Amino acid sequence: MGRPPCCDKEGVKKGPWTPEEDILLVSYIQEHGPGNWKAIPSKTGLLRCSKSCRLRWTNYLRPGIKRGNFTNQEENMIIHLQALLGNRWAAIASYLPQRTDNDIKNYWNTYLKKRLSKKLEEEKEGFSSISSSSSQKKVVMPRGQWERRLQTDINMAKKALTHALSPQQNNNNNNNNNNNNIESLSTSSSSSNSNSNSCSSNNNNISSYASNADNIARLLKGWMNNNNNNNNNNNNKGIIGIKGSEKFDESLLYGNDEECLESCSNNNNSLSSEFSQSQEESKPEIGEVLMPFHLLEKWLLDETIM
DNA sequence: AAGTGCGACAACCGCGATTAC
DNA sequence: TGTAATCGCGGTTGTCGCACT
Repeated sequence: MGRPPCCDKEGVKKGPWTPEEDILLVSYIQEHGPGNWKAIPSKTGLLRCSKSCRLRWTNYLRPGIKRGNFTNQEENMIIHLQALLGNRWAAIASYLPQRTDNDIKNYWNTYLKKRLSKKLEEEKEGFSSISSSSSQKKVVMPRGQWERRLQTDINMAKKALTHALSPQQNNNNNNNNNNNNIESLSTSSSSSNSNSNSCSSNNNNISSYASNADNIARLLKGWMNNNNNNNNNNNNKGIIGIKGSEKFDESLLYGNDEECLESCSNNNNSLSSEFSQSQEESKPEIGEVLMPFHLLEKWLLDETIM
């Protein structure tokens, strides 16, 4: 028995969304909140399938999305996380709450991946030229060894973070952080918790909102303010634009080691769960020497990209 | 000015996971 | 408990705009 299509092929509009369609969708979500996507086409009169509506909302219309150029910091985070998590864009996006998984995926596929490949090529060329010249100071490994080291280092990175985020290091702050999650990530809140502080710098960049989403954002502005008061009751539904229950804390990646570990242990287990899956592939062994996070960061940044 | 190539990004498709009944 | 409906994710495609020839 084949899987039925998510929507009728006939009578369903495809292609770019018009501003009118956007307004219809946003108006409905303003009133009813996101969710129940199946009902949206019939309720709104949109000739779109439910999937298309959901995608349009999550990738483009929902408030809190930052558009435009990626900052160096964001870029580095993506590189870090991609190295550690692979192409799990939704998981990566959960640590860049103003970016959508689609956005990150596109950026990776169209820019970062090529840049990394180029860098790799340069390193290989550098090796071949350097190896022919004994006067160079830099010690370069043979090709196979370099690749093996790369794989080893990635595994070490996984293990180090798995260790850092292991359940025994978690304390009882999870609930508090969960409650603060949505608030700290909202565009207008001025919460005093550490998570909101870590996000505040990003919030300054929301002005880069682009194109007709500006208009939609204005429509939503008042609604957002109303909803901010209700967020605690909405748990993790992501109404103001943070999907799922996953959490963001830049100190995970940019703080010093102690801050990082502290932060990791205070977080909910979103990252832990990510790495627990990786852990299955390469479980750390007892007594193994673990690499400090700043060394991983240095390696990833110094030797992969720049 | 027209044609071509390429980058950026919105949107679609198919599959697996989850939820509802 | 089984099945269908729905949702979410990742890979891929299509389209647009810009730069270059």
